[in-house]
Amino acid sequence: MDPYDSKILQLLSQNARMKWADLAASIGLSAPAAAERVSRLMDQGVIKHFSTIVDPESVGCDLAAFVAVSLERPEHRGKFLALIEKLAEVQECHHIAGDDDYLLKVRCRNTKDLDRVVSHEIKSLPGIIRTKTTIVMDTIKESTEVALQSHKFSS
Amino acid sequence: MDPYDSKILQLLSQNARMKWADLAASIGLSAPAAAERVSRLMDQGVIKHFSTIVDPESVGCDLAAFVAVSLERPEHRGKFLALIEKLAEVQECHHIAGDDDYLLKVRCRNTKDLDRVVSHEIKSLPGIIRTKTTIVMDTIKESTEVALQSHKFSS
DNA sequence: AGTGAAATCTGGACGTT
DNA sequence: AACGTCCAGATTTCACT
Repeated sequence: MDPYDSKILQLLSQNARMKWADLAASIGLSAPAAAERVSRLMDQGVIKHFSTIVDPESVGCDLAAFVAVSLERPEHRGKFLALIEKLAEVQECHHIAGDDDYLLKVRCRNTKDLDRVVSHEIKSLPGIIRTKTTIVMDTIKESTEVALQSHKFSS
Repeated sequence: MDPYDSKILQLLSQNARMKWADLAASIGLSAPAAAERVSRLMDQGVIKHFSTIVDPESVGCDLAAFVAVSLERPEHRGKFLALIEKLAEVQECHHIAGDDDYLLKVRCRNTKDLDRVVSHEIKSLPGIIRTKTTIVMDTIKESTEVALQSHKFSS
């Protein structure tokens, strides 16, 4: 990957509202050149969007949990995925290899709220064989940054 | 929570580079008032930072995995957490309840790269009893947005 | 705490190297 | 492909409500 683009992604990951002039100065380019690279990265889909990272506990989301879900048959997938997409408490959903089918990351107010999401919302669907919930006691690291390699890859 | 702040967090989560004027117009406030609320939310720590969400596959991070880690004794924690903090491939580290101690979310280039991170970097530490790696085959949802409740919470 | 206007600064367009 | 200039528009400050 272009070293300029790599640096741009790194700096913008840390501060998405950085001024083009500051970004440009940090990488040794002029502001228009830096801005053009950013819009190109957006067009290419390398930059998905700019987001604001909110402290969950400051807004009453005190509980995090991982929920492994096993589905009975593929025909139940559609409804399941539609529900997952709808639920704001489900931050992530990954299709995984191994004993279970999906691994969800859930953030909600408290254990009662988690019970509502898991037992009432998710388990109410047909085809859910089982769920295994793992409570997060403390989050030590939570980054949105992607490890950028110095070596080449497809551009 | 203040309904203005709630709306601000929601809108900025979707687009952190939104102009204050546009943000203000969307919530029915003037630009200076909106900007002041944002800086107050930053001072309070409600907004942790503004981040750019990069498509992992576009930058050669094709593999995601969850790694559960069991530590032998508390005295090995310090070195383990220092390593976790250092490794860019480890995006998240949660202290969890249950059979294992920590759950890591890892993003890296390929299975060989995952082997380097898990087998060489992490397992080389003293006190690691075992690791259980779960490969992610597909990521269906991955959001940084926090579910904001309409009801009150501490401010 | 929010508004509106003024001064300042930023960002996108264009022409040049 | 990057730079520098120019102008429209956004941000910030300030006085006022």
